[in-house]
Amino acid sequence: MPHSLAGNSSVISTRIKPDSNLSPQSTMIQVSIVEDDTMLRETLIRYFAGQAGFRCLMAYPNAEVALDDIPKNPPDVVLMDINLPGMSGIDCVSRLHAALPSLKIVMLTVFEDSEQVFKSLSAGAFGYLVKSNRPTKILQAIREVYEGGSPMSGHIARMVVKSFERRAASHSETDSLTPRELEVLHGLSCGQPYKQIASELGISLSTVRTYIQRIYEKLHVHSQTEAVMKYARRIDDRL
Amino acid sequence: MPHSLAGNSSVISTRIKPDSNLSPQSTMIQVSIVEDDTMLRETLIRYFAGQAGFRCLMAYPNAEVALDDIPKNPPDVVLMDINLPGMSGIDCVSRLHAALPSLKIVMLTVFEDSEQVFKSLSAGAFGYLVKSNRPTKILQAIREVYEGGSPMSGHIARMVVKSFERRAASHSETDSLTPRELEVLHGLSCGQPYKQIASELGISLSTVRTYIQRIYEKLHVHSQTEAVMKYARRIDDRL
DNA sequence: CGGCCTGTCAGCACTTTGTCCGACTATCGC
DNA sequence: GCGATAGTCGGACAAAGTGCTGACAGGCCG
Repeated sequence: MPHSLAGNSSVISTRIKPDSNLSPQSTMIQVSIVEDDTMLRETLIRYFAGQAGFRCLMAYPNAEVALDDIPKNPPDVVLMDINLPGMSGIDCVSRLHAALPSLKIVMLTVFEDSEQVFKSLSAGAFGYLVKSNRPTKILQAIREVYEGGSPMSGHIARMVVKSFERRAASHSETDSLTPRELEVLHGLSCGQPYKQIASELGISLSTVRTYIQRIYEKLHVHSQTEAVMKYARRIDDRL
Repeated sequence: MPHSLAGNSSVISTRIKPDSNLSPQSTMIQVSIVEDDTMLRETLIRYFAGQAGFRCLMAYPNAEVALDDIPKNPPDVVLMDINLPGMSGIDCVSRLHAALPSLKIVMLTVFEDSEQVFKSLSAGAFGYLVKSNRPTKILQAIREVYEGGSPMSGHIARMVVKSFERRAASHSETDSLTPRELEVLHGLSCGQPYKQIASELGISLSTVRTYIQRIYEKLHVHSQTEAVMKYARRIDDRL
């Protein structure tokens, strides 16, 4: 057996190989697991033990201990379950990401629910796998995220890509604006008052007002907020 | 040689195998290529010819002919170059997607420029590969998009995922708002004036103003537009 | 050449917002 | 019960934005 339970009372995480010194690990990808299902957790641990190039650093049964210990023992990649007792995997990602922004976290879950997917990615996860993926897929995904990619299961990637699509819709309206009008609208979207927009564009307040009036006509709106909301859908593109 | 140039004067596209009847193609993935580099185009055609399970349906040297012919001969998957003479690959995707929303288009380009990536996905592309990928990767990607996925080269996927991250930032601010304040903010984001929000929530104008004042404090902003822009980042999450 | 579009500017009347006061009620936790 | 928080309301004044109308120069196109 390649692992043993640590007798530590506060951290009830599994310590795999009692920290053999950092000799041949530079070439290995260190992986930590956060998974409440003991069965699956043990299976993963065993699985990694048999894989060259990978090393299972730690395995945690819940978000709380992971949150406490991962900053002390940062792995290269974290495999994170979403449905955990107590704090959810998503909140855990959120906090881990705040503490270690470059930590590569891959979600590993049974659900393909879009809500979860987007929340996970927003929280700072770099990848998202469904558990139905074959073990070899998981290894491949870990290598991929380690090398700067973002592994996602097929449908997940499609959902993510689809979420970009909608923004094309408001094209028809905003692209009838002239460059100058767009500049003004951009200023508005940054919360700048007319005066500031005028000075930044080197034109008079009156001119700004004229543009805004025309923008409202073209966009069929009657207030800054409405115009800016339409515009917001477009500017997201490059963020 | 598995292909021959069609002598057609208007459509200068390459027709591969003069339309042998649709006998064994149900199991095959039909691929069309839009690529101006003759060398690469021919290489791809030859490559597909040698692959079981794939069939190169058509190959077009520019966006215009592709736009004209693809609706008549829709393949399962389109491989689209971005840098084309005349109309760009992105515009081509945009129009193709409008005409055939379910058409699976994969961008194939040398650039990893984020602008291009997001524009492509917004236009309706389902995948995005860089040309440095090995040919076998391309085949795999075609199969992936055909099966409902969204193949992306490593760094591309990471960029896409990263684009979701920012939204986490405004969380901390908007979630300090009370339910009632959120309702008011939502009204604002729809472009409703104070008066209307008041009547819809069944409260007085004064109350609406009080809420808005508090919202501004909590969000550290000083105008509707700024508040609504912060809010916009949040509501996007679930779209 | 004569429109049409874009970019520029201005004034007036009116509405909407933003900011600063203060106040009352209800609920919840210590 | 006291303090904090959320929800409710009102007044007053200043600042900003909106609607409407008119004007002029330059460029592009039929």
